[in-house]
Amino acid sequence: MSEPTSNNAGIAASAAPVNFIHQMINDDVASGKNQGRVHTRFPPEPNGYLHIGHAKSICLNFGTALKYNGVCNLRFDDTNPEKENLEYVESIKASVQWLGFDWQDRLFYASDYFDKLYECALTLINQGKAYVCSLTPEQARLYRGTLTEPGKPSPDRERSVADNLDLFSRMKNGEFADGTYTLRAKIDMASPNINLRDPVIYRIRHQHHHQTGDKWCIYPMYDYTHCISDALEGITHSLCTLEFEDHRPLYDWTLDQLGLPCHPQQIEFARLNINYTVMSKRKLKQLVDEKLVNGWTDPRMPTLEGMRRRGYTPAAIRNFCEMVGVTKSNSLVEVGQLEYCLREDLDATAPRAMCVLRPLKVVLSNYPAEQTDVLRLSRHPKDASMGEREITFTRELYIDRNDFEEVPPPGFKRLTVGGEVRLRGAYIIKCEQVIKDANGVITELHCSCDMNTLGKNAEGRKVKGVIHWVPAALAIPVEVRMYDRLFEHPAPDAAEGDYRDNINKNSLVVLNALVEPSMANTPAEHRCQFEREGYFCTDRFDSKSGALVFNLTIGLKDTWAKQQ
RNA sequence: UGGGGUGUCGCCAAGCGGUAAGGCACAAGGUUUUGAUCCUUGCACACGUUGGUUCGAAUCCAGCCACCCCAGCCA
Repeated sequence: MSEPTSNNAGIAASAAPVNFIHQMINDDVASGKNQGRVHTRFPPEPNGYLHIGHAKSICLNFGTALKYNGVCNLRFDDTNPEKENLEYVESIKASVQWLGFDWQDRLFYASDYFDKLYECALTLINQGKAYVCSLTPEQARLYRGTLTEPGKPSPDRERSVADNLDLFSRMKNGEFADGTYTLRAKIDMASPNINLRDPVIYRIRHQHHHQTGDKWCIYPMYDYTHCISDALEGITHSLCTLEFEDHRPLYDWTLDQLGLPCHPQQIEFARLNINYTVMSKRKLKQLVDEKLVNGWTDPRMPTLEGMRRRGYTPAAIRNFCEMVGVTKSNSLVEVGQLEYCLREDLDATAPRAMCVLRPLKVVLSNYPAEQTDVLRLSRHPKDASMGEREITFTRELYIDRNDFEEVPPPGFKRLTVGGEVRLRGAYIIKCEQVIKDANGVITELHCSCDMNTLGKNAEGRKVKGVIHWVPAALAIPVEVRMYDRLFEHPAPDAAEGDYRDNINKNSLVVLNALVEPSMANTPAEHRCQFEREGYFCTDRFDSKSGALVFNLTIGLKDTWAKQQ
């Protein structure tokens, strides 16, 4: 099921209580600031795939624009060519789109502004607010001071404007090797805020850039670039995460020196953290590089591409982001909340089918071999518009091994020797005989079928258990990939030892299952519920007709398992 | 021992001086041909802590404590 490319307008405006950012924007709109205009941006660096944490930022930025009738840009913060590439650019675009947001014609790159950024640097130099520094990284660190001691001025701090201009242009022209010079903003080496101790704003990097090729060998730094990019795009509210709070004075300083006509307001919010997973790009990349998962799109990854492949819906992710809210307090959200949102959406939208994960043969001794019943079962218990599917009932069937116990635990409602159970949508059967092989392994069950119970409960008799089944000769063999959480520890980052030591060895178990015949032509990326088991999605890349592959998206709530 | 932040139920999170919203989780019932869904009910005399201001404080003030971020030529 490929997602309808819904545009922003298709996403309902938030019903959640206004968060602190929206309160600030409400005030701005009320006071006529920016003429009431609201313009945001989502600014990823293309150095990896987007993850669920980015979804929070995407929903916030695009959602805010939506709420205030404004617009939101997609801008790649591509100032460090060393870590970036086109694969990441493409993946990010696809993920934002998949989530349901539309940047229309507003796709930008910070690298679009390299010329303008260079001019601004010249302006700073001419104002005596920037200088070319020859300190090595090690020396610069020493000169910077510490958290409790002020820094010392670089020997180059008072270099003349003319010399600075000359040196900077030669940096640009490629006369110097990487690391020999930097351009620094001249602010305050004694500032208690270390970001203001003459931060580097340009460095030399003889590096090919995925957008600008080999045009540049000097690249601007984030702090210098971001505020100017925001201003050039007419951004009104620049939303970023908490770790940039200390950078805000630099953001403002830069724009103040330059006197640009637009001065966006930076507002910081807390990152999203979810338990039982890791969220840092460094670690996700490590999982990929060390082949601990099967690439960025592995269904166990918290990347949006991984979640998509797993079967998550964009709506579930959006609802989740709205549900957890936006604040400034660091939090660790339980995965259960994400899973709730997933089930909530899938329960309403996923058509039902039957799939036997661990097949156990059942022969109905009294059901005539030549007889069949063509049954019509609804695709959804509450949504008749989804229609019905056909399934043929036969003498030989398969049920799940977990639905039979020779020695049932108390409260067991499934099939037992001499016990009765309802076959979903069909008859009530009773187990008469258990067949085992030489090793004592159960190979087959012989049951009797109450022929008077199709579609009704005979003589007011009700059986407590209902189990699913597939017809033996007609069922379709499929591969089912059962996924579980990637980490066993609720906080892999905080756990003792390396986070990789907490990887769940059973996070992927492959099963050879049998699905009902109506699923024969299931297309890739189709979501459904296998009744009594969970929600599944045909693998976007590996599922082919004739060789279907289903990924477990999330199991149904299982209160029985919890009781055990 | 510098600077910037944050602390309300197990987890998120409203609250913005007038006497603690909501969701998730959990528990107990009910419905059910999915042990699912759905429905009902319960679940903070208490807001990190200690003082203060006030008729009244989670909300204002002060001190203290805890946790997070910052010393990349990363973002």
